[in-house]
Formats: sequence, C-alpha cells, structure tokens
Amino acid sequence: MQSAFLVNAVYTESAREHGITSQQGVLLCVLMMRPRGMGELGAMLGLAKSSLTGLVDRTERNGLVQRESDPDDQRAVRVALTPRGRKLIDEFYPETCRRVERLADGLGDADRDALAEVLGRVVRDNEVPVVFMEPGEGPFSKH
Amino acid sequence: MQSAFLVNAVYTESAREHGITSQQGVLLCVLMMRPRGMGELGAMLGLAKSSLTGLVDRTERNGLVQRESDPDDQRAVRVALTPRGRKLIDEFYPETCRRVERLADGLGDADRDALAEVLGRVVRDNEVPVVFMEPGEGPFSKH
DNA sequence: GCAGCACGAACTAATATGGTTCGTAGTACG
DNA sequence: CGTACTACGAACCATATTAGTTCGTGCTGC
Repeated sequence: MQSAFLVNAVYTESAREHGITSQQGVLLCVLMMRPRGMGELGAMLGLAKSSLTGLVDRTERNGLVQRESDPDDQRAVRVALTPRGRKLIDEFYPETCRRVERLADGLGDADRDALAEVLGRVVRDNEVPVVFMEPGEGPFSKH
Repeated sequence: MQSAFLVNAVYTESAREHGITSQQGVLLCVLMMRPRGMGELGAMLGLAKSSLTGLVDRTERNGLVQRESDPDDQRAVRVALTPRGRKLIDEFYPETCRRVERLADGLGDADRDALAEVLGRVVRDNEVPVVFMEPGEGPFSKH
C-alpha cells in the first residue's frame, strides 16, 4: 500500500526531471509500441475525448508527439512519437524502472518480489487493453 | 424430390388463384407475423435490396402491403400488411397448407410423414432468420 | 494567478447505413 | 413481338453514426 505511493512518487519525480508531467509520461509509454488513434488512447487511458485533446495538445506543444492523419480514414488522427519523444521515453522508461527497483534494495526477498510484481503489472498495463485496469485508475496509479 | 416440385407447383397454382405471384406470396408470408424493414426482408428472402424495392413496389401496387416510416430511424421503412393483404394471406396460407396435405392422401404413412416434415420446414423458414435456408434457395423452393 | 488536468455539451467533417432509381437482362405469358 | 415480373449491380440521396475539436466549467499544485 504505502509502497505503491512510493512508486508513484518516484515515477512522478522521474517524469518531472525529464521535463514532463506524469500524464504526458503515460501517454508516451502507451505510444512506445506504436502510434494510436485518439479514440483508442481515450479508451486505454480512461479519458474523455475532450480531455485527451488537451493532453495531446500539450504534449505536442512540447515536441514529443505529433498528430498524423490516418490514410484510411480522413477524419481520424494517429498520435505518434516524434524523434525527441522517442529519445525521451527511451531514457525515461528504463530509468524509472531502475529507480523503482532500487527502492527495494533495503528489503527482504519477499517484499522485493511483491514490488517487482507491481512494476510488472505497470508494464503490462501500458501494453494491453484496459481490461486489466481497475476503473478510475490510470495505468501507473497505486495498486 | 419430385414431391418437392409438386409442392412448389401446388403453391404457385394456389398463389395465382389468389391473384398474386409466388414471390409476392412469400413476401406476405414473411409479413404475417409482423412488419419488417427492407434490409431485414432482403436478408430473409435472399434478395438484393434493389430487387426487393421492385417486389415491394408491385405488391404495394396490388394493395396488399404498405410502406410505413420507422419512427426510430427516419431513413428506414417498415413494410406491413394492409387489411386486404392480411385478409388474403389469412386465406391463402392455410388453404395452401391444406392443398399440400391433400397431396399426401394417396400415400402410405411414411411418405406422408416425410411430406409433413417438408411443409413444417417451409413454415419455419418463414419465421426464423435465414440461418436455416440453403444459400440461393427461397423459403418455398424444393428441398 | 497560471499551467496542467479533467469533464460534458455543442459542433464539424467524414464515413456508414437504409432505400430508391436506373440500366440491364432473363423468364413467362398472351 | 410486347408486356409484366423477377433479379442484379452501380450510382445516388438522406439520415445516422463516428472521430476529433472547441468551448465553458471546475479542480489541483506551484
């Protein structure tokens, strides 16, 4: 429980050092694998589409993602990482993982395993559909 | 096999005596239970929508069905029996059944049962979705 | 107080869907 | 032969639905 808050704090801290907010971090993580449509992102992140527009706006303004138009559907948009966004997430993501692991350095094996499990879940949450997310919780929130 | 042609012939004959074609008869049978949309009818009868427009046109011109607009969908149309259509099908349908049954009068029990089964299938074909129809066959065609 | 975050309602543009029209063609009937 | 019925596909119109954005509101943290 408390460790979950810790993880979250470390994550947010790490994000800030990279010059992004935690929400923008989640967005980048989701885009790590491939570009996504707005609707898709809204479903994955559990956001209303109007909220997502803003988040993508701000992240785009930071030069980390860009909107591309879907060739198959003229109204649809694909949100993709820019080179800068790719570079940032390629640093941010593994570094954050390392930091969280380091939290467990002082713990016994049992506790460390539990924490590893949580982080594993975080990773999965960023790659698979919403099915594994409790409602109202973002993929990086406390477990 | 041959009995199937017989059934078909009797059916067509009966239809003509009632002043309708066999296709129009099938249409009326399908509408016996309740009104249907054009798309739904096309699926049940295995007709392209342009073909169905014509069939409904002609049957409507004969005063047996009417188009009503679907209250829930302004582009959709429901095809329903008129009082005349209701009256006609209420005579035509059971009479045709009787005629077909009478065909079996000269037969042994086994043959008669087989024929009854065919007619039962015809009835079912008019009430359940297309699933039970072989592709390319109308509900009254030979089995 | 300003920037980020989130929401719902109203809106626009693009696409999907339900039916009709039109041109073509095969079949049956007088 | 001509007329009526059947059937099809392609083009078309009107309505529905969908993808995103904009706008107005409110909340949080610095």
